[in-house]
Amino acid sequence: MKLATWNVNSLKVRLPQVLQWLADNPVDVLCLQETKLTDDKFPVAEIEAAGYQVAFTGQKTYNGVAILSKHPMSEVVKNIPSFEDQQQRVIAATIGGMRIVCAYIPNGQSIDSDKYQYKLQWLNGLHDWLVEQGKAYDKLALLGDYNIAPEDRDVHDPAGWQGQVLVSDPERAAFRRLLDLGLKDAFRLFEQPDKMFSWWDYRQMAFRRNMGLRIDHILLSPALASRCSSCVIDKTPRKWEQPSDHTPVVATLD
DNA sequence: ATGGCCTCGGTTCGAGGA
Repeated sequence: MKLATWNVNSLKVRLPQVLQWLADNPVDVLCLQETKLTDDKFPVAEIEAAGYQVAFTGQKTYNGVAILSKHPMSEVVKNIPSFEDQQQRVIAATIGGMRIVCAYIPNGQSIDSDKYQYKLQWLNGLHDWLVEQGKAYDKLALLGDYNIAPEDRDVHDPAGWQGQVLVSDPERAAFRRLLDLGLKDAFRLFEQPDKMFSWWDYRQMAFRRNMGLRIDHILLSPALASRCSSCVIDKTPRKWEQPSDHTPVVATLD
């Protein structure tokens, strides 16, 4: 069983790459963020033709999330039920007994921004909801773009980024609160090479210089973490023409 | 040099992303 997450930065632009990546990597579940499509524009037929069922919730221009699955999905929930939010950032589904939560956590823009306060409130709402989800579902996976680099080793230049949005202490504390629920960062269950990132700025030839951050994560409840045999970042699509600035993360469960 | 690039909406520039 393979679970993956990928912020595609516009599914309209990236649909051919998503289909190509799935052809090369036929994962069981793929969570997408930043689809940037209203639901009437979602490419259901193309995804179903590739052998995937799909659940999605989107809006114009910004945000938007989807779960693609080779297996039947049930109990689909859009947004965090207990957190009022106009932005389409969460979709959840039950697949093969696993509760899959796909999240596009707010960016925050800068620490003096209203968007930063929204990000922290949003993370609090997510936490409180996951407490309940964890009670209801033993096998819980939270996949997505967290917009948080959990530790300095997840940052290409920790000194240069210190205190900024994506690495600030309150954001990292919010991430640790998710771990305190018992969730495990799948990537860190294993020995990994240094300087492994999931996002690189489009500017400054950042990808070529590996000036990136690890901000896309797969968190697993203990019942799933114990079955996890690998977690890898697949840099391949970041090398393609007209790439997303993020690249997929894939966890394998035995 | 406090930008650089990409996407979108909607018009040729501004907002947002990270």
